[in-house]
Amino acid sequence: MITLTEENYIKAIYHLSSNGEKTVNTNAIASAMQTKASSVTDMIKKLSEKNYADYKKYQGVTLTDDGRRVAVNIIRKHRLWEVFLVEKLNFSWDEVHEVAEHLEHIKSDKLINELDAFLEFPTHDPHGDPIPDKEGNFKHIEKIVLAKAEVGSTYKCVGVDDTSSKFLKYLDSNHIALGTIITVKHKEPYDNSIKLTLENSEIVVSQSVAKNLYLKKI
Amino acid sequence: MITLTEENYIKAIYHLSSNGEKTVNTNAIASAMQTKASSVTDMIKKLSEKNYADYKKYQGVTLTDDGRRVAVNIIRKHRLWEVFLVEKLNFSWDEVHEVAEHLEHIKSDKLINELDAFLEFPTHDPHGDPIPDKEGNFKHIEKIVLAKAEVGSTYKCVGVDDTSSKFLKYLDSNHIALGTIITVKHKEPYDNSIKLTLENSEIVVSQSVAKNLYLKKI
DNA sequence: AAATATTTTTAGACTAATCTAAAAATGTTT
DNA sequence: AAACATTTTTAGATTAGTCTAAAAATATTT
Ligand SMILES: [Mn+2]
Ligand SMILES: [Mn+2]
Ligand SMILES: [Mn+2]
Ligand SMILES: [Mn+2]
Repeated sequence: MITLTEENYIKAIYHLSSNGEKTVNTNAIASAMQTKASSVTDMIKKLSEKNYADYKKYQGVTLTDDGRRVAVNIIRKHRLWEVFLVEKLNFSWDEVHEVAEHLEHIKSDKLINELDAFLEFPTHDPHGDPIPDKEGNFKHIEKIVLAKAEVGSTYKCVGVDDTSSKFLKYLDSNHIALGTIITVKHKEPYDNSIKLTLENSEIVVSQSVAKNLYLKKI
Repeated sequence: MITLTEENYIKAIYHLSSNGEKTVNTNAIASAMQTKASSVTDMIKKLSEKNYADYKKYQGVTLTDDGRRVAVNIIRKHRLWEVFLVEKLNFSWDEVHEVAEHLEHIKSDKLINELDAFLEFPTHDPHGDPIPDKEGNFKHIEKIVLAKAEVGSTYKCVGVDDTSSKFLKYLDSNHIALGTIITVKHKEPYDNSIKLTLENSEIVVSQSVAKNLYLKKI
């Protein structure tokens, strides 16, 4: 049996390791989980005993195949529920994360596979992130961050890094959504702010915005 | 903050007290919750401290208005999720209970009220039980148990007491569902079994079946 | 290569929920 | 009303997850 807390740690480790590739530090997990390093040490020992993670003292932690499997399944559930909330229950993309954080822990294969079918097998969640299929496969989306986009090129908005309500509402109020076409007009060397044009408007965004918006060249 | 476990105890007490009317014994709760009496004592002390229950040592426990409010809200969520699972995700009525047992604890008013609207404000769950509205109001359904039905009368099946998969599958295999029209033909004094006719068939059901099927005279 | 700083682990304590075993209260028989 | 039976509570442990403070290991400066 895997507990809700274990699932959350595994998911955090997965994300911090760029999909299970790199090793992750205790402090990084602690700050992601909003807990203390000592709690993390205890938990990664437990995950290691249960074979969800490989761990050598002071050397950080990596997920095992089992751990990655668990992580991808939770991410699948999280993102499918997000789609459900937006598509069927009139949630906006800045409201779904918190609720999905809980729904992702409901354990029923039938539930999640029927939900997948009911939603007609969506491939991306409301923030542009790919949804793993039943077998855990998903395509890594091709994208670059706005901060590194070329001046003069035109892009489509395909995702966000920060999924906080604050950031998503900022995008809403500036009429930036998934699918929005963006042309990069100017990059200000002084503060790395970026001037860009949307369908009908021209706006300037700060560096912190530019670091959290993903684009695809078109 | 109310914990998942507290919610489950409150719900159990509510059901055992016939919707919060009667006082409930420690042992009754223990057996309903599949736990030990000593654990129940600890929990009802806590519920009492938190003002969800009134409790005097050795005298059993009753829910406060707050406790009843919590109970009704969880029941509302449980039953709405059951409707969702049956209506939208192809669950059968014997599969929903276990999953709903978990979904009922997800805390989001928007989620449950939007779900209610999405399902078009259902008034009854897949087992015939009434669904409280946003304010916690629901009509107590008029029903009698088959065991006490009159020989010669015709009824409509409106609910079940036992919602176990075993019992519901038994009903399925005998073509008894909510809405099925039933005429009571004979009551056998020897073992209290009952002979009844359905649309196209005549069957005999045992006393334990008859005690778990609710009917409404038509 | 010492000294210093940072990161990580350990030790010990706390809370929620559970258990077993024993004690106390209540209920039922005779 | 005493004896016996049942129910309920208490006392003391256990497990999961967390915390603080101190110790140990590793990393960075000088
Ligand atoms: Mn979560
Ligand atoms: Mn998302
Ligand atoms: Mn429950
Ligand atoms: Mn039900």
